[in-house]
Amino acid sequence: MPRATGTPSPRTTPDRIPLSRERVLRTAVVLADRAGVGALGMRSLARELAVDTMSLYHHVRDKEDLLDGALDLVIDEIVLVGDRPGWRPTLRATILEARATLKRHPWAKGVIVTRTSGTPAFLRYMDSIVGLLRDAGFSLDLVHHTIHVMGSRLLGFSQDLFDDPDHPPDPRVAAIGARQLAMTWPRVGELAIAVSHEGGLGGCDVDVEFEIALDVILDGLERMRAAD
Amino acid sequence: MPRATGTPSPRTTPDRIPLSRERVLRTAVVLADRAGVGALGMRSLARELAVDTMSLYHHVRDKEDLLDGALDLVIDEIVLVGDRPGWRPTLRATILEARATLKRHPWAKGVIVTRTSGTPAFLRYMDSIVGLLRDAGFSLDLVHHTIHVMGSRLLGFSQDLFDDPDHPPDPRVAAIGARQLAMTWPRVGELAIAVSHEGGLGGCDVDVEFEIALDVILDGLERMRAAD
DNA sequence: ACCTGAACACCGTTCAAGT
DNA sequence: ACCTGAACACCGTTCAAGT
Repeated sequence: MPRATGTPSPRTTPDRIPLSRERVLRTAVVLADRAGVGALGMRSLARELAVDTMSLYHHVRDKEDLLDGALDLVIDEIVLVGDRPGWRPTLRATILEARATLKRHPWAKGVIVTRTSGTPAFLRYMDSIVGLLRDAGFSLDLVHHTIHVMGSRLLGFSQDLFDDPDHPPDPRVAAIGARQLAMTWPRVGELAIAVSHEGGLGGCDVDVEFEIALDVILDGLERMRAAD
Repeated sequence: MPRATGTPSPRTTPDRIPLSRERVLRTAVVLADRAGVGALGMRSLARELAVDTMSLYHHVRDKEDLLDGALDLVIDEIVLVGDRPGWRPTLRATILEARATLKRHPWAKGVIVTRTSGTPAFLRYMDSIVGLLRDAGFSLDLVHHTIHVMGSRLLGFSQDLFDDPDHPPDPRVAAIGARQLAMTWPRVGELAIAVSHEGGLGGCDVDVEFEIALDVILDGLERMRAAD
């Protein structure tokens, strides 16, 4: 016995929030946050929402659209800073804001690198950055170079080679691995031993390294701007 | 009627090269080069080799091992340059060598960003780079920073945001898209129009941009070295 | 002892039968 | 007209039956 819309059934069934694209995407983010992007399947997402798998396709074109939409929600979380004096502190703070946001959603980096076109929130983000630089006197040409020099660092992450950002290795296994490495590859091994805390470098703090690299690049931008 | 090993059948069946890990991995590279990493499945690879799917598991632990091995062959193709005067020209030429190699195997970038541990050829490559910098007087600390500043650029590619490196867009559609973009996002749109050739910037040559960014970063390294 | 085909447990998505 | 369950066409991999 179906009822008119807007009149929820008073029976034992709990009030069902109607499915919507917004609810589908928000739940996708929550699911990926909790269990990783590998757990974000159409079937598992539907189970999470307690709906039929096929009902999802009413709000989402396909899996790609689902990932685009979930990622867009994450990028939309980045709060734009606007109260800093000068382009350099503003850009630096914005990028660290983006980094903090992506840290809350560790799966997002991996999704970003598979996307081929910008989502609305990403375009909004880029528009504010381009505007910031243009207002500071950067030429179009220089803004273009800036985007290529920065690359993924604009969104707060660097594409490091062969590391698992979600699961930092146990320092003790890292130290053992570094010593084994040194047997075959003495020079990279020496470095690994140093970085794994035994050599006095005090381990590798990726956040510190990110900021160091960011400042090196910001230095470069300032010089490019002066020479432009 | 099986024959002794080494005595190929003289019948209609063509001489079968016996399956080996090497042959499996080399064929995987060829298949991915031709049809993309999406076409590199256990079943399709077996078909390419004209063997049973399950026979592959005799030479490869699983799919991850297959990807690791195929990628290792690619990285092993990078020829190390050793005849340049000074660390900066040597590093620059090595990185551009790596870029040329990855360009011959467009799928490799996408595989690299999913790997979590270094393959043998990658360690050999890194060992030569660490050695180059150490021999030039870089401290361990500075080499460590260098690796983080460089990131994926060490292997000749930058992680740009939202672009499809394999399929550069048609300039004409790009120009139309840029103009549509400018309606909603004026500042990023202005840049897109300029980059899509209409504004006089002459399009976007990713190879040129890569070298510009590389030189900016190499400048930064030289300054870090001077200050160290 | 070794190889291999069928089968398992998943995917994303189509499609037509059902209400 | 709308929803949805079964089914399709794929995966990577296990496992036991076969030679």
